[in-house]
Amino acid sequence: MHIGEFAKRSGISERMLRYYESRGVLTPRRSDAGYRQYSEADLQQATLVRQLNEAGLKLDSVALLLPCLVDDAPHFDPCDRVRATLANELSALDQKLDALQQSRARLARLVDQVKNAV
Amino acid sequence: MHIGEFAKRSGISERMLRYYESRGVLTPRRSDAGYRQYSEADLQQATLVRQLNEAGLKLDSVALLLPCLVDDAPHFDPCDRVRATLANELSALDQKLDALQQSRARLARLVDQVKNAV
DNA sequence: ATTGACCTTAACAGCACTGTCAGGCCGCAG
DNA sequence: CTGCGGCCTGACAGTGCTGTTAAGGTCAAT
Repeated sequence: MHIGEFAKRSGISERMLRYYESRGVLTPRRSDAGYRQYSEADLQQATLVRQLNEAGLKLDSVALLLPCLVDDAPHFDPCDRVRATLANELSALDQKLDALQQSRARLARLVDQVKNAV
Repeated sequence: MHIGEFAKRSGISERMLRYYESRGVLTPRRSDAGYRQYSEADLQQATLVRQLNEAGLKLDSVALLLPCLVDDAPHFDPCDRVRATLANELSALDQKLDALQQSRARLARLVDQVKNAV
């Protein structure tokens, strides 16, 4: 499918799809005329990319991890190469998770206070 | 204390402290000469701001919430005013938390695979 | 062949954040 | 009073992401 339909189905703007491609995290085939041709597999990958990105991973990191995540039987050559990166991302993720949970708790408590005060 | 010492003690760069001030999330007193004079209370507040910000809240949102978080006995007038904002931030936070946890699990699983493959 | 919807790239623009640097003021030590 | 270190503001830079717009090619249908 072309980018317009794909954007609707994935919920990702055309702008961001092109950006994803420029960052090497989603590279659809091209028609003879140069039109991007997205597949069903691209749909899953796009969603995965979006989720990882929204979770705080930069697209560069996503690009590194992607080869390890797409295959059902992962090949570890590239994974091994980026293991350090991976570990860093993971601990950064944990840290962010902690901060996020603390903030969440704080805000939730605040919401409760507001509600009870009414 | 002046900004240099405060930066060291808080672990926040002078640049970011000035930025915080420009965004209205940390407003130290000024000496006659215009020097920023940070207090111990500012230290707590700066840490709070940093935590909330690192957790994904924009400084605008932090600025809105701050009046509700600083006092021991919160006054609800401003809180009431920003309750909708608060709720939105909270659900956004939950969403982010979910994404983050999913990513974390995915990455952790990946790390395990890599480790076991060696 | 023309039209209109859809696609292409390239560029400008903006936000949020962060570093750095320049030009200048302040304040204390010598 | 001179110097030096610290502070001030303002501006430029750069990254990551995102929207918008301009100029132009493609395609299906009329």
